[in-house]
Amino acid sequence: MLKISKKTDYALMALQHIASVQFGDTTPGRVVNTKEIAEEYNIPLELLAKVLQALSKSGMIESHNGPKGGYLLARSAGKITIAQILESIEGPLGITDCSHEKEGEFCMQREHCNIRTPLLKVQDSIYQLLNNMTLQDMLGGTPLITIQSPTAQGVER
Amino acid sequence: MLKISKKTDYALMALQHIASVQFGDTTPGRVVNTKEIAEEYNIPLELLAKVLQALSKSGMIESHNGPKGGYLLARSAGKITIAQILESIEGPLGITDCSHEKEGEFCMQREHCNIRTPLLKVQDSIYQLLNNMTLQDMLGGTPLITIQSPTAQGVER
DNA sequence: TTGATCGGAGATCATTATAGTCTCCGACTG
DNA sequence: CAGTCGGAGACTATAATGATCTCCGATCAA
Repeated sequence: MLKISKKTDYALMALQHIASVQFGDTTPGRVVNTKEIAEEYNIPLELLAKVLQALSKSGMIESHNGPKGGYLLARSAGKITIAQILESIEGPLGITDCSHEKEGEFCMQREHCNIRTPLLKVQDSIYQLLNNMTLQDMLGGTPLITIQSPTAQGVER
Repeated sequence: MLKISKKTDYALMALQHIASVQFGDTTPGRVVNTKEIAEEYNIPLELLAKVLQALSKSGMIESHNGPKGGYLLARSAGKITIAQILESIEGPLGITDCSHEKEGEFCMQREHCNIRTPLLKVQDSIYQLLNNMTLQDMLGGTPLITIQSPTAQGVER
């Protein structure tokens, strides 16, 4: 069902938190440590630690060791896209197994596969979608959204 | 990494096959049985059987029992969207756990969750993407996909 | 300089989702 | 009425995920 992992959820929450602290009015520029985020959002501390380490490795946030250490955004929230966050945690986006097939790898269906090309197009569209939305877009409070129920929506167009 | 399941892959291949047989030039209107598809695309027979049964249950294809039995599209390929196929196999589309939360279910982060609304927005965009592409689009060659960015376009329409 | 506080990293375990298999049933056609 | 088809359930194996534990090195401040 195209679900993103809990780890990615945590990454998004953490980054949102870090960004709002960093650019907020109260304590701008403050570093945020793992424990603070874990407690605020009820995230298992050590799991969140791994997530933040991954984000740090991918250059999205900067880490500072020692007492009073923690994390800072490495670049502005507007330059961190959802796609980048997702890929930092889960690896390259691919809706199908053959999306990133290396030479020598073949799926059993490849020979007569009739859906590869259209699926890659779908994937590309999803990627563009995620790459056009940034962390900045997630900051601005509560956007009013009408949630569309997939089942409630008809077929006719 | 937002991957769709093998079963969904199989569903797409099977439907594509059924559709092209049904609307093809050689034997239009012919029913297609499970074995034929399984052999053509190297899909485990019994797994494919389950997939086709699911598609049948959801009213996407019609089944015909007995010798010379098999499957037929229940409606035109243009009225079968990728989203519908996906949901027939994997259940309601939801990129996050809380997408279809029932009363009484709560995630540990819900209380202070800061990403729920934007994520639902992303989900809605992906849904629209998948619901705007039909089986028909997968038949010809190059499907026309309208890319909708959540930030650029928003949900309100 | 030393101890408490922080992140970095690896191994490990439990749980769940997925992929695939096996068996039996009932419907239909010729 | 026999062989061919789909329908349905239980079942197993494997992989992905979520979570935990342990130890390490860096840093800062008393």
